[in-house]
Amino acid sequence: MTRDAPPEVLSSRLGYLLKHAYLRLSEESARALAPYGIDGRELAVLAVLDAHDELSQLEAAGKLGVDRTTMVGLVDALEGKELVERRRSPQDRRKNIVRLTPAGRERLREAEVARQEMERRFLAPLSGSDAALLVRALRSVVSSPSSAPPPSLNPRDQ
Amino acid sequence: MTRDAPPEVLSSRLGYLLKHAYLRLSEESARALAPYGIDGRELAVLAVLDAHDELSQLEAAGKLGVDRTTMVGLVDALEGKELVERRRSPQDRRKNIVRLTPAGRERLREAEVARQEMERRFLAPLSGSDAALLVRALRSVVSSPSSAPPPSLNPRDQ
DNA sequence: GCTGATAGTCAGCAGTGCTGACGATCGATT
DNA sequence: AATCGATCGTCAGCACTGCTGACTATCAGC
Repeated sequence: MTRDAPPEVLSSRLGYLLKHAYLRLSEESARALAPYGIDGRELAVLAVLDAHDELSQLEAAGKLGVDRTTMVGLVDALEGKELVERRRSPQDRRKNIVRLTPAGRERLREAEVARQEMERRFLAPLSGSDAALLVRALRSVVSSPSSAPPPSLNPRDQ
Repeated sequence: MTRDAPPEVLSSRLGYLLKHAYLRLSEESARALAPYGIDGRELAVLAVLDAHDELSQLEAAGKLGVDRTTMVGLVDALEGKELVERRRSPQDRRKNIVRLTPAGRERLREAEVARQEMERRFLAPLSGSDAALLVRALRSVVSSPSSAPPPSLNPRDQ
């Protein structure tokens, strides 16, 4: 793609900036993680599984913000690489508990180092305090309530 | 989708934050622009065409950061809505000059107001100075040179 | 008049994310 | 215990994007 510098009309539009920042980061991420045989989404799955014990597929999907049908493929791929394993929950046999294998834990550890290094490079054009503020600002807009589906005032919906 | 609050392990990962910030903004954008019959990408096309005279499809695609094959469909859609028109360049008959129609200019004006209002709401959780810094920080990482394709030092490649 | 490069178009493919359906299982009710 | 509605995982199929590769028309240089 012929990638011009962002023209003035677009460089202050949030849509353009967020999209292209995300695309840029995705490329860097793919490059940084390639040696470990996983991509950024898979690494996030490993991280979530490592941080919580006994997560079912659906619970993990909820934390990751992906659809449960998407989670199937994600776990399939990681299981194929023997980084996680499925195990039916004895308490509720509808659930697949997904656990890191020892290899998965090790891979997570290595890849996390690479990811942090990649993010450091990505944020290099910013001062340390600006970088920290960027992260805080993003966290803030991401977790603030959406104006989206006309909010129901019916308490039963919560 | 069951959208949990971002779990701690993910809320400091740039990939997660940029992706979800972008998704959130996309939803808001679609909602805000729906009354005008266009989406965010189409609005960006109109804005770029308005800011530069006599752009060919390829030139506009370059400014937008989209592929030329994608640009075909984008212009098709806008032409179908009679917001832009194609016209062969007399100077170079390979080129399609894309111009705003008067209706396109008017639609752009209206939709821009809606977009700005939407962005204002989106950034509401941030203070004014934090919002401005977020935009500047994003612009900075987006336009900083990528580590990507092993940079050729051969001047002929430029 | 050739030749190589460029602009627009189209068909086809890959990645992603969704919907809708299904079987298995659960919890509650009767 | 038989039944009913809901939940979890799975899969097929669709839509949307964005790309590659091929093709035509056109250009610029020789």
